[in-house]
Amino acid sequence: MTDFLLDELNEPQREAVTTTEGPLLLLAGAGSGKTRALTYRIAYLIHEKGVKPWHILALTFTNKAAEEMKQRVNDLVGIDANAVWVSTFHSACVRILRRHAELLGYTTSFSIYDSDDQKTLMKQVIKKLDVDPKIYKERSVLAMISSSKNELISDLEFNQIHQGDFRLRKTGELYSEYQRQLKMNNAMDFDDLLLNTVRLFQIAPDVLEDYQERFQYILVDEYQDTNTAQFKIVSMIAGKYKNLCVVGDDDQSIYKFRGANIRNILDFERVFPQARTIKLEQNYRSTKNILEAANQVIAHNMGRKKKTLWTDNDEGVKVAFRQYDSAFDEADGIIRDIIQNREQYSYGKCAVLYRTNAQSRLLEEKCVAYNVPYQLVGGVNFYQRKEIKDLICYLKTIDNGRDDLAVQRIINVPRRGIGAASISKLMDYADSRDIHFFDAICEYEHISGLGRAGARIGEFLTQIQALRAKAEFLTVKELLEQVLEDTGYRAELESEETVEAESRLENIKELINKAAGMKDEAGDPTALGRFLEEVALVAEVDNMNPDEERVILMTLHSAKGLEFPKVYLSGMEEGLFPGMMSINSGDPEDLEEERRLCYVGITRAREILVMSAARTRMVNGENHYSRVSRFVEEIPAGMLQQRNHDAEHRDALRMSSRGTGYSRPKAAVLSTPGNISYRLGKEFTVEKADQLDYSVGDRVRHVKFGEGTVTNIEEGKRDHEVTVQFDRVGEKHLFASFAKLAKIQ
DNA sequence: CGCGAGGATATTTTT
DNA sequence: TATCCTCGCG
Repeated sequence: MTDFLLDELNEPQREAVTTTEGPLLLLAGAGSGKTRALTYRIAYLIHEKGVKPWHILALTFTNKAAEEMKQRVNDLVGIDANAVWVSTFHSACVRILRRHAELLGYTTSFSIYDSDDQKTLMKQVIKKLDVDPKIYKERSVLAMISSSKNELISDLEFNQIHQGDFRLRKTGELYSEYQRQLKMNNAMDFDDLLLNTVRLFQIAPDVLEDYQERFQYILVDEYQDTNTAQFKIVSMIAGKYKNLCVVGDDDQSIYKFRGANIRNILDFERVFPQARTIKLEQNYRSTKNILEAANQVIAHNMGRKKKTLWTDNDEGVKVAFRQYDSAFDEADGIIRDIIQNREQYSYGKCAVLYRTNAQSRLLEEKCVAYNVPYQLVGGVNFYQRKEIKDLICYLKTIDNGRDDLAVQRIINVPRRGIGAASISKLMDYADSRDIHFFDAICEYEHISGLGRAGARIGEFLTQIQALRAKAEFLTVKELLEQVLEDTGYRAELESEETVEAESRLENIKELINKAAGMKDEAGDPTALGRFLEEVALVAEVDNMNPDEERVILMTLHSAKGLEFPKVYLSGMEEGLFPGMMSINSGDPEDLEEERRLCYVGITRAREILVMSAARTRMVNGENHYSRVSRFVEEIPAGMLQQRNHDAEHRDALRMSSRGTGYSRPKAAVLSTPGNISYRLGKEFTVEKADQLDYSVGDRVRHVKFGEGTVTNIEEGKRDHEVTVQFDRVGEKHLFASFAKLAKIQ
């Protein structure tokens, strides 16, 4: 078994797998098979070294990475693998903290505040301390607190360090008050999870020792993204056995803005003098052309670990660069290019990457216009969506009333006539007595000046109590549905009848599905807590299904760790990428980080890489002219296949936007119903189709609504009216030419 | 209390 | 250009 495993590895990978004892730094370039090395290492530890699975801890950054690793370890090792702790830093910390929360003055059921909660709380703190919100914006104060926590600087230390500076002293006060409030709410923010774990280990050496014994072998993925706190946690646990293997690529460190400390990787050998370093330099992913372009760009950074990526793969085709007149043309060009080449590179093989989320809009519009199935990754987090948070806060409130923010959030959602004035009366009352907001609600009859709202508060209280009673014999899913009914939340959305409300209901359905996935007995008292826990730490639902044939649109940041046969890097413009901020900051490090981001982008591509830029682009409302990104110019011109998309294309577009409409390139005529003729721009004309290529009973797909079954087709004057029962959104009436339904199978 | 008008404000992102 | 937030009015 083991020999068989090792045969699948190249020399340095094998070394990385078999060097099990002592600290090991694995410098793994993009596409060099680092996840493979990590998972094989775990398998090797268990099978060859006889290490018990529960003595192994593997830490990753994202849930997705953790999931993937778990999966791959499972495939490799078998059932034993479940005993291996494979988790994100944050969830590992939660697990540890729950067990020992009392030592830090928290109860075991402490709640976790996400960035929205943090903002809300900070707003309250700023108000309470009566500082000028113009000068102390919650966003920047929180950023400062966060980076302090990441550097393991507590509010006390912060105050000590910044005695001299008035403004920072004030910030320190905000920090302290913020922490006080968190503690009162029995809550930790994301950074606290790390910070408190370190504190726990410091104040309870016996606890630390338990974990040192427990985790004799530690692996850390994406090590270049760890911050100081994370490094501390790892080195504390590894302090005894020192069997610590970290895998990273300094060239792919792109999270400095969020506390990642690149020194963690550059200084690893200093902190662990006995450390061995192994480099994985063979790239299995990209063509020679793509890899060479990446190498050229990243070579412009100073202070890297020496490392040269090479590959045995084919030359491939040259990296393309295209400059368009406007961002509009760029998006159009990219999507049309995808359509034209879809024979060779189907939709699912293409990804369009960009620097800022704002850039996705144009691309999205083009996809819709050309009926190209697409998947937008990122944007607003599922669990950060309003409707989801509302429901979660209901569940939190039902679970226990100890989370003030949660209660405050939902007390007037849906509208119950409890306004800001009443809420702040309740808050004052709670404050003055040092009790929880929810307790204040319970005593609403004793609070003067509530007026009409008093009765409403009473109704709210009754409702929550009724739900609590029901919770005792319901599953989480049933409880959720009960909440939707009893509070009128669903009714309110349904009565809205807007597209937006529609998609909210859809999101809610997804949450219910998630709850249904919990295997809980009706009334299981721990189930609700477990559900909330899961939800607090799981960010994006992993909805990027690689089997589906959709063009992926996402930011460069979220592309890390992924690969695609064909990649478009859009918006290669000075001021956008690299961004204005990094150009003007004066810190050359910032520009280097942007360059690393570019490197990450380039190395996502397996076979085809197309970079593009626009001469003009709308930025913050005004037209902006920009030069081609320096990153493009850092690739020698001879290595690029350049094309200017001015004259010919522009003329073609101009002509087509007059007259009868723009006829799409031949290749772009898809299985769309009818002969749709477009004009560019938002409006387009449609012609009624003679015949539809689907009929009643057929399964069809819609870009926005997903899959469904045709239940009726009616002959209209100008168009066919199609009724479709969609799986996710229910029944819809659509005009055939607009809906652009595609038959499945 | 709710709504609409007008002003300020614009990275990147995970947990 | 959009979106978010605040403020003032009904």
